[in-house]
Amino acid sequence: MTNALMEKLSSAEILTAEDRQLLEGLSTVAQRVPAGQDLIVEGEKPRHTRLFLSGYGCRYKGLASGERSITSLLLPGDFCDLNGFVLGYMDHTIATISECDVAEIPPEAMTALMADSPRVVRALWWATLVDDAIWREWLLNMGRRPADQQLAHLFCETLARLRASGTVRGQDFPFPLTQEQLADVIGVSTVHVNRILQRLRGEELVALEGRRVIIPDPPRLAEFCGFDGAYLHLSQDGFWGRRGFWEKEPVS
Amino acid sequence: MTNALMEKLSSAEILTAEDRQLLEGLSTVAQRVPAGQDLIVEGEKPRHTRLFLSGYGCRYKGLASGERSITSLLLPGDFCDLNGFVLGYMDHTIATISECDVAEIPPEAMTALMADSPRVVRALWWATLVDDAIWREWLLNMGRRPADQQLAHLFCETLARLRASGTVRGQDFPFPLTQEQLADVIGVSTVHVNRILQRLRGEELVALEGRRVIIPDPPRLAEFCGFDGAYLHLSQDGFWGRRGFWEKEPVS
DNA sequence: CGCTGTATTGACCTCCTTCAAATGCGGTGG
DNA sequence: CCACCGCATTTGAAGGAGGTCAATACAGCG
Repeated sequence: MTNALMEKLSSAEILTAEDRQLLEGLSTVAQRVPAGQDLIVEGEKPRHTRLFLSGYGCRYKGLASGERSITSLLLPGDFCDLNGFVLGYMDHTIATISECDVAEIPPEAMTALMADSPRVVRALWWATLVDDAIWREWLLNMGRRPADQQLAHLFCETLARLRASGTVRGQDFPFPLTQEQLADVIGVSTVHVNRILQRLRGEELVALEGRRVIIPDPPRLAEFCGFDGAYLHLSQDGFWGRRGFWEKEPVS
Repeated sequence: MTNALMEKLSSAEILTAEDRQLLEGLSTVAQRVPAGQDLIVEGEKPRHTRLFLSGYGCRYKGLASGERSITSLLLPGDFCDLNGFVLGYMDHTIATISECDVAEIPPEAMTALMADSPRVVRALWWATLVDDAIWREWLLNMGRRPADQQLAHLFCETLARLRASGTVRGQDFPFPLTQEQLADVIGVSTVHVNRILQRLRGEELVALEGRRVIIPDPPRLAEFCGFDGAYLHLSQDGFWGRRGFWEKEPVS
């Protein structure tokens, strides 16, 4: 059940059988969490590291005015707060969007794991660096792209990530966010998300129906929004995706 | 000359004399870099870790259209890419804004350093987690705050960070960004930055003159933009700044 | 079969952008 | 010390992207 993690990390490092076994151990304490649950909320002290095995989660922060901002999507194979226990308290909330399988890993297990294999350490560092890269890309998105390209970019990125984790193979994938949540991701109003979604569908760039995203022609969508998956660092040389990203099958 | 780093890390961990000495060792290879230089550009392979000792730097990403987005400000005591050498290539550029003193630290030195003291390891993790927290706050900023509050928030944050590193004590501080760069930080047009700056000055909230920011009444500014420094994790309990942030002197 | 949450629509408003020109200012060379 | 240059700041007018409010339609579900 930690397949997603393995797939993802295989972009970073060649892991030995022992490494894989170490990582397998992490998912033993996994539990199923219903949709729409806060896993840990702003202000609490982070206790352990979490690993998403299935489903969609997110990080979010709120404003006094009641407005919210979703700052990450958490997909299968994603850790949250690898070393979060170093901090005294959470500055944001982590929640499930859909039903999820989530493993909770105590700090000791993490340190033990990392003590055992330098390759695993590198792979985990790599994972956090990719998360950082995603944040930077989101910042670029919100700052400098119009809302339609922003949405398109989010869909491209999500597909790329889901593929990298082996969760999805084709050009369409489950996408449980409501339009309101989508609005909280890209920083616009719900109404506007709705209108843009219609336009994107009209132009046959993307369709969001029945909690699924369908991308008829991925290269065209990538072109439309200027998506270049390079920042996801999905292979050792770091340039996979510079060209021909969409042509390739996910790493197997 | 690594004072800023020490100050900053003292929020995270009590460092022994030996720890401090280890960290001191980092700044031996420091060099002075003129303003407006790219230190490492998008696409290159990161070679080493960098530590800013003085001056202002930034990370930025560009769009094909020529638009840019500044995704971080780098201040004295900030590392860039602690473990960046794990990645195959840079997905963004790092540059100086003002003249800077920057230390370049080879990967071996970093690993050696971290092997020598678990407290240093924790402290460095802490620093990267704070950087992440800043990214999240910026995302919230761009997504959900109007441009005037965004600017105000940036000034509050910068003052807080400069204070935490012991670089600044009072309520005004050097701020070498041009209005164009400021626009690239908050994701609006230069013209709009200009008009908002005038308004903020008119209301005596902040003034930006002669490459300095002056905040006549910090609590009022913080109130105006909803700044709560808690996400900067500036003390062990993590709640320093929830109330009375501005009253306290920087940690000494 | 009604309830609740999500999606959709229309009208109006405003924040912010774009373009283009003008002003100011810190150097630098004469 | 002055004239000049390049860069940053400032201003105006007009347009557009996206916001707000409020009503309506729709869908899943007990």
